[in-house]
Amino acid sequence: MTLRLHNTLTGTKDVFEPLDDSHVRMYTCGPTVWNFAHIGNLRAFLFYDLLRRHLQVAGFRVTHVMNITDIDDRILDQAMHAGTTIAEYTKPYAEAFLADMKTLRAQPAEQYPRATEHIEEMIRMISTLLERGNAYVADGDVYFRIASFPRYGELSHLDREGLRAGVRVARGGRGQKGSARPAHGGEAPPIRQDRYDKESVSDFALWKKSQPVDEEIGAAWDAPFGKGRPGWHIECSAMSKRYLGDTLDIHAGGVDLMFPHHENEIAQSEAANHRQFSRFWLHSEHLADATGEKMSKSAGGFTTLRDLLAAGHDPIAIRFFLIANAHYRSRVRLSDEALHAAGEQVRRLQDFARRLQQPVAPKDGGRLAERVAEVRHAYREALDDDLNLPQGMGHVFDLLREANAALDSGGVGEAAARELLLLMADVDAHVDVVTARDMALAGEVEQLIAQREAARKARDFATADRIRDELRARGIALEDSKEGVRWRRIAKV
RNA sequence: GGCGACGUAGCCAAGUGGUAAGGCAGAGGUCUGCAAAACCUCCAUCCCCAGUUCGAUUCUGGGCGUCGCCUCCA
Repeated sequence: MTLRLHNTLTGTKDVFEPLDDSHVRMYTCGPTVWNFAHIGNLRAFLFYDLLRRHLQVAGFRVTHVMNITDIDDRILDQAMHAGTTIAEYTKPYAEAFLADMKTLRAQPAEQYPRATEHIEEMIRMISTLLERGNAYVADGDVYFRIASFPRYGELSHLDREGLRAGVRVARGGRGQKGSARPAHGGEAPPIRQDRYDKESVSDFALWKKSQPVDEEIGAAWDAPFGKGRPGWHIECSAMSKRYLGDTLDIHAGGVDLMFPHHENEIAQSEAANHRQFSRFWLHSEHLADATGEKMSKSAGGFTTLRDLLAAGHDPIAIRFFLIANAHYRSRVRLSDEALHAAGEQVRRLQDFARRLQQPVAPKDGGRLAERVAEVRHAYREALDDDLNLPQGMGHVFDLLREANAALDSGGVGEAAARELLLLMADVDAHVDVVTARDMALAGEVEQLIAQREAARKARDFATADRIRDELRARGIALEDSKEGVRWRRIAKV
């Protein structure tokens, strides 16, 4: 089977092979911890999770590095405002990010390097760029000289002439976005402007000269070119080199990072290392809010994982929605209805897996085992085709219906059951929601079920229904079936 | 203004040059003490117009609409 991934660099789905036979080096852009991650951020992070999981399924060993940006203009402004250091200010948000990832069952990356812990590496790279003439100092700041890197713009296919025109042109007819109010953390901080004493307006900062306050909040470092702090882009170039070497197999991020962030990373890294920076570039699409517009941390209201959990959504359903509802390269809109649908799909998967635990029929009826093998193959092919999990799940649910029907009529024997369990394991290797639930049976629940069964046998349905209602009020639903009583957790009414 | 993406049933969504997966919601039914679950049945001609083709939702052109990027952004 051949894995194909959509490579922004070429604009096509390319066959993926790592540089080393079986080892994939992957760098993904992580959060800037100036606030809680919102669901749109988390969509991108779960896309990375899906990617790394499928690379593993495809037989590769994966070294995955995801940065945590703990220095940035917004962080500086917020820390200053709060009268604390950037380290103190970012700590809870960095912790919240890791906690959110755990809640959403993302496999941890091998490394989560923080920008402030890799200043030395950044200084070294900036020094190299200065030596080579790819960077210059202007009034204590250091800028990358885009004119020294002719390939600039190749990733995002932006016209250099257009860029040189410089200023962002007002978009016709669209409303002002900046007026919306953030749902968390008060007003979005004002953005510091780069000073424009650079050779070209599109040159970007590698290093920014300290201002007096920067030292007070722990955001100033000594460097050969003057005391200051790193620009935004250099951290990824420096940290990916430190942990993964000069050439990455995969670099991923949200589409909004394509330009300028990734373009700038390429310029820095390739100018400094004289090697291709990343062989594959993968970009995930945005999550839109209820109005259909991109959810954005600084532009307007946004929804955090905490908000959704507080509203009663199951983290497992949220995970499933974010990775399986739509393909990673298509826009998706957050809605209660879609979240509920995802929850129902998860429930179906879990219920089905549960049924498989029960004793099977003496022998298979029909050609179910064959069908399951077909579906396993189709599922794998969908994932190999640029991680098309939504399509893969379509095949799976199709089969679920057939298999449930076979189960109803006692037509699932050992061979089919074994194959079905393999399929569920295939699926769970990506979605990781099937066996995710808390399987621990409270003894008390079991006892109540036994009492109810006794009452039912005695045809005392009033008592039986009372017990069932009590459990339901506690968030446990009972289902009577031929194989006995099943129970599952549901949302409390 | 430049570059780009998208527009598939009430909602979400996959997809193909040969008459459209899957999920949610809804309707009817089987099963059941009742209920739930499961299963069965029903529910779209793919934004509009023109063209290419034996045949287009899928290709080309135009239009309308929505959205993204153009140095805060996953």
